[in-house]
Amino acid sequence: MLDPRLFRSDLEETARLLARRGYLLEVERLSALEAERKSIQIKTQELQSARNANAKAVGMAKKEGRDAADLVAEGAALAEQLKAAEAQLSEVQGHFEAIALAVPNIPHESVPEGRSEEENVEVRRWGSPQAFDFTPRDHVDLGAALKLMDAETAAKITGARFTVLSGALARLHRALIQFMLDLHTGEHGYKEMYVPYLVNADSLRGTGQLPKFEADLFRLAGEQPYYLIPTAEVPVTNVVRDLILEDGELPLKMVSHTPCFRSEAGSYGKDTRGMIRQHQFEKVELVQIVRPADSFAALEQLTANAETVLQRLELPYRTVVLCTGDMGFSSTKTYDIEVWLPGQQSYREISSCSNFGDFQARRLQTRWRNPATKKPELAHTLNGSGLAVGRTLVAILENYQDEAGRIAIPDALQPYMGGITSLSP
RNA sequence: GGAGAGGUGGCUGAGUGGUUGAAAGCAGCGGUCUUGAAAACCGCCGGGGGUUCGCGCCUCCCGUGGGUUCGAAUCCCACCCUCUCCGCCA
Repeated sequence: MLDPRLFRSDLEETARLLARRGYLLEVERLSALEAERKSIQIKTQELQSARNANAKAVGMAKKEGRDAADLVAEGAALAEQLKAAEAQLSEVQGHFEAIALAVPNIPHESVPEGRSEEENVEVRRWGSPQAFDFTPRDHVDLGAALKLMDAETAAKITGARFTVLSGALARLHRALIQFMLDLHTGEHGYKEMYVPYLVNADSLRGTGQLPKFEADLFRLAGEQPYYLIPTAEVPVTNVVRDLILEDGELPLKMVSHTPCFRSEAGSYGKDTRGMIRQHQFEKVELVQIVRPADSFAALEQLTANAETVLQRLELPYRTVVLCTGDMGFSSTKTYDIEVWLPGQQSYREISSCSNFGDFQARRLQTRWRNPATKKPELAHTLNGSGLAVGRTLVAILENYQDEAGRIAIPDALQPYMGGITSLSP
């Protein structure tokens, strides 16, 4: 959520900044609501003040044994007016809030303007796609040849967009998780977190998935209105909801491995083949809570932390900065890391690293005590995948294949593979 | 699932209808004293919102949401959470 003050004192400028990302702010509606809000709020507070004074007067009169009937009658009249004013106020505030909650974050000035994915800007490239002297196969063919990846069985057990992995491939998948966690905790200074995979609506509202993106989530049908997490961002970032952190606690860097569940509504026909887009996948997530002045430097660091995973695995990738039109709802700036997939002859997203500024923190009420002012101020939050495990597995299969369909195990993963150095059909 | 207890400021903990946003203690901050420190003493010390150039003034917040009342931390209802005991269980 943006600072509501922006809608009051800086409405035109805010609308202009949001227009960069193609969002049309309801300027007239907001300024009309604001005018209404102001007069109703002042009136309401005056009535509250009168009520309080009257109640005190009644109390004193009774204590002194005087007749308070007139005062009580006056109070009753005030109470009636107040009730009406409060109802009006909460209606206006409700409208205001409903609009405010649906407004996306303002892109940072360094974000290139653009309408779609095509206008994202590549900022760097690491490694170079290997030249195969045969036609490289995609992970579906490779997995099937190995007999270690099975979508049909998953479809029988559950339905479309699930996978069963078995044997050494399942182990490789687990090895990736261990490797990533060890790297981020051991070398990058993140604290490992184990968190709930079911969350309440407040948490989803805090990180911005609700109210706007309910359709992307799986909701439990039981008594408790719980949701399956779409990313560890939700539980991990909500660790600091409603907290005022001391300066010394920042930056707070957390890493967590969780499964992620996404309904993928609206993606029909997209990536239906293979493990690229599933309803359930594993992810290692990096989250940082930082001082406001540090957040853009932290974004560079966090992105580099995610890239290190690919470098250690020796997987070629490129990093792009998302243009204003392709950024997520809550983000001020996002880097996507895209890994090379020989089977598709293209770079595919494997991590998305974002700085949310104070946008999530405002919803979460996550603050830090600024030592300079001694006052609580909103912290800044960031997160990024480090990395999406399923897609990393796909990248290894496709990049480490040979003509016989054998998959070499990257050196960095061998300590986790119990002596297995390759997977063979 | 059954039975009970409880949710008050950073923490401990008073407060059961009336000038209570809330005693007291601890912690924290500033000061006096001291060569320095400790102790002692004095003062300050929650958060959100509105308004104002600012000092300030007003308002809301005692788990959450409703209700009763001139007036609610205090009474009533619903919900949430925590703890204890029993049962079941990875």
